[in-house]
Amino acid sequence: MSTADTPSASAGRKRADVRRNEQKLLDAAAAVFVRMGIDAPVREIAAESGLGMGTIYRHFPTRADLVVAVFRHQVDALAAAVDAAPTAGTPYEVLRQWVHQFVDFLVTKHGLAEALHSDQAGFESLHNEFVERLMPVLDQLLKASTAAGYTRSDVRAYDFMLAIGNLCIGVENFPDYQARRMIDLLLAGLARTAPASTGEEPEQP
Amino acid sequence: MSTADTPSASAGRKRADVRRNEQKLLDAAAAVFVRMGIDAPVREIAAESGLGMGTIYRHFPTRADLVVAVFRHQVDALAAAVDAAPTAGTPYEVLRQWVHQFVDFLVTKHGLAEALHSDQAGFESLHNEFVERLMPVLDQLLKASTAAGYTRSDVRAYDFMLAIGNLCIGVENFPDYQARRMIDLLLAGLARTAPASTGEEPEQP
Amino acid sequence: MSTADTPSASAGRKRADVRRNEQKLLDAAAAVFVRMGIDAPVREIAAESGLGMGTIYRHFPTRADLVVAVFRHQVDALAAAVDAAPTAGTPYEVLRQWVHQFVDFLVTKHGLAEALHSDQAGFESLHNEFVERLMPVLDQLLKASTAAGYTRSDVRAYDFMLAIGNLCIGVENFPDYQARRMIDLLLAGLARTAPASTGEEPEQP
Amino acid sequence: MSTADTPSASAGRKRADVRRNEQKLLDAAAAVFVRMGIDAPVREIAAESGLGMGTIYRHFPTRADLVVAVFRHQVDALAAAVDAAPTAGTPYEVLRQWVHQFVDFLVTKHGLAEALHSDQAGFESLHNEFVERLMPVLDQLLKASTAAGYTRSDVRAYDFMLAIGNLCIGVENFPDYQARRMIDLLLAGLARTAPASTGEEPEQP
DNA sequence: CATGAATGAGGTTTCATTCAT
DNA sequence: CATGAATGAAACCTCATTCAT
Repeated sequence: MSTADTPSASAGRKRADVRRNEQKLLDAAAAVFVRMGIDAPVREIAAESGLGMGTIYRHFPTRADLVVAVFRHQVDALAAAVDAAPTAGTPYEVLRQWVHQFVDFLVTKHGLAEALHSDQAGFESLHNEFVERLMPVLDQLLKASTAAGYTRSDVRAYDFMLAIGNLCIGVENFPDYQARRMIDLLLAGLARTAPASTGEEPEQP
Repeated sequence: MSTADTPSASAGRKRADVRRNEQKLLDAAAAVFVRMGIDAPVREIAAESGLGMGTIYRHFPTRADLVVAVFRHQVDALAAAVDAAPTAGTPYEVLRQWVHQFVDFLVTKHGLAEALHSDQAGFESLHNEFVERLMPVLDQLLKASTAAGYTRSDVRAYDFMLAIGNLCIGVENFPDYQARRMIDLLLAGLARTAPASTGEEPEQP
Repeated sequence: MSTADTPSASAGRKRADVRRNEQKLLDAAAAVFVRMGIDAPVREIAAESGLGMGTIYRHFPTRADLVVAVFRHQVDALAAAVDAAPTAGTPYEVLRQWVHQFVDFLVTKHGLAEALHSDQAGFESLHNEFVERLMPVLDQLLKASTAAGYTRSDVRAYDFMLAIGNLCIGVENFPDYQARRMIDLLLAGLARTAPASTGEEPEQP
Repeated sequence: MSTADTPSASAGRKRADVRRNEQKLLDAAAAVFVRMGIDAPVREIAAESGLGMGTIYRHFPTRADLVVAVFRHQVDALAAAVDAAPTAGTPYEVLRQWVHQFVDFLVTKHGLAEALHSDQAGFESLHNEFVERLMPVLDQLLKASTAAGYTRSDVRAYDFMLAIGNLCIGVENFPDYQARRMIDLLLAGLARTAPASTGEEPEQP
């Protein structure tokens, strides 16, 4: 109160505070989304963050803004992961590993997979966010694997990405559902039947 | 259909109305669920059906009751379909066909796939309904195909069924998502890689 | 079904049925009023009586009609009780005894005392019923006791009757409340202090 | 009032509004309870107070909370009244006066006496509130009067308090009912019959 | 800028009452 | 006459959102 009141300093200080608040909000929202789903009461997030509700609305005018922000944060990490990963094994193996990282991510942050498909107004942006950030990564992995003859060439990264996300839905609600196995089934379906010999008869029109 | 309609049931006149109303409700609810999801306001369903709200509560005290009823209706049809189908082709082909019927069903009645995974209180019954009615059918198809050497033996009908349901999620909201292809990918993953030559030891019991 | 169908007999039979139904309704209503108060759902009474709701409305178009009927039944019994009682002891003693019978009645049929004071539309008739039937009885007892010099002359039967009723309220809800003692206190206050000697100046204007 | 209103509490401005609103609510609720009983629609109270329904729920989550609050307010005043009163006359006279104040209170805030006996869930607290605050006061008055030889020793403050409350019921609905006289009758019954001569052994400790 | 009290639309549910059977 | 299914008004309560402090 005594030292920080210089007008010149206050601007700088404020900005730092604002940024810290935004981070608090993101963390809190992530936690609450996990607990209560993306429709959690705003007040809950406010309480979790220790901030006021008005502050949430200042930073994220619509709920979609907040959700997108929460997930962008984590999607960024995932997109970056592909580079950080040691290039271990064949391109197909690299693809497998990334897919499982993706699954880890979806499964850990529970409720996220479901959220990707919400038809609630304004959540296209969430979907878009995901697509824009992760599809290129997945596309590149797919292409590399296909080019090396490991995988079919008729699978679009977009479909594949959504499929992975979808297969993760319900993991918490139905503990007996073993999503990993289905992911592996999908990956198996993706692999070339005979390693670069048969010629890959496309069964699909 | 043939035996139950005997006109002799004169005292059943009222009964007939009641039954018709119940049917109206089921139809209306199905329609509204498609439009607005399973969380649609009860009032909406009342309006759609042309009946009063109280009537809904009389027939289906909880929302889950209504949802289950709506879907049971349709699940029954699907369960029956396996018998009606002409036994065309190999067991694997029969499996494929039934799976695609299942997908037709899920995709047509939109919102249904999502509903299967609702964690809302009381929807376990919906999930159970599905599992109890359809899993046996799918299990039988799977076993037949595996026995004939067409498919892997390490895939549980339960996982497979949920996976199929999951892959159908988002079909309407994201028209560019081609669920069918992913279903086919899953089916491809299910098929034995080399027709009874490579061995492909099932690594899971 | 076979014998009773003669048209001549049906009219006579009906009337008997109607009367029996009315009695069923009164009994059922009394029971339900005890259980759930006079605001109990109509359906509850229908269920208790084994009759349909429509039948209730036919016999007692408004709720007040039913309530009045239920209590008239029991009030009649109480009014008659004064004659049936053996004239034991002094007029004051007779008065005491009748008051305690009244209390028995109110306390037994629980909810009744409260009902007497309901301001719900149409319940004046209930109150009136009570006043018209019982006040004359009480008045007569009071006058007899006063004439014999046992009790004060400045107490109106109307007030006294309502007071007794009031003192019985809450007996079930608050089991520690000993209504009888307060009734006795009231009766003590009613008695002439010194047996026809002191004069007991009335403090009231 | 003198110390808490210091203008220095600039941050407390909001606090003042909140407190004022709470007061508005209490006043409005008191008024509505009088008009429509303690089961009055929440919306009615909201309208009366000029505030929103949500505000009521914020301040008083359950209906019982509101009712208790409304009456606590007034009970406090009554409990305090015993000290404020000039010690006029004999202990019995003081008792009489307080009882009549109590009656004034009950009669004025109409509906209150009835409310004390509601068996609705959660209204024990209302009853308790009354008992805890007022019974000690009444007990002290009774004991003083008894010690001075004016009144019987076998009357429990609890019963007496409920009796007074009960006798006030119906004052508005039945304007011909003169509760005051019955209160006086009860007080007369409480007084020792002959001033310390007859003996009248107290049969209860 | 941050706060959180206030708002009130909108969902759910209950029941008195009507009326077709 | 009896029945009880249908109706829908009315009450409850919960949040998303605004805005005075």
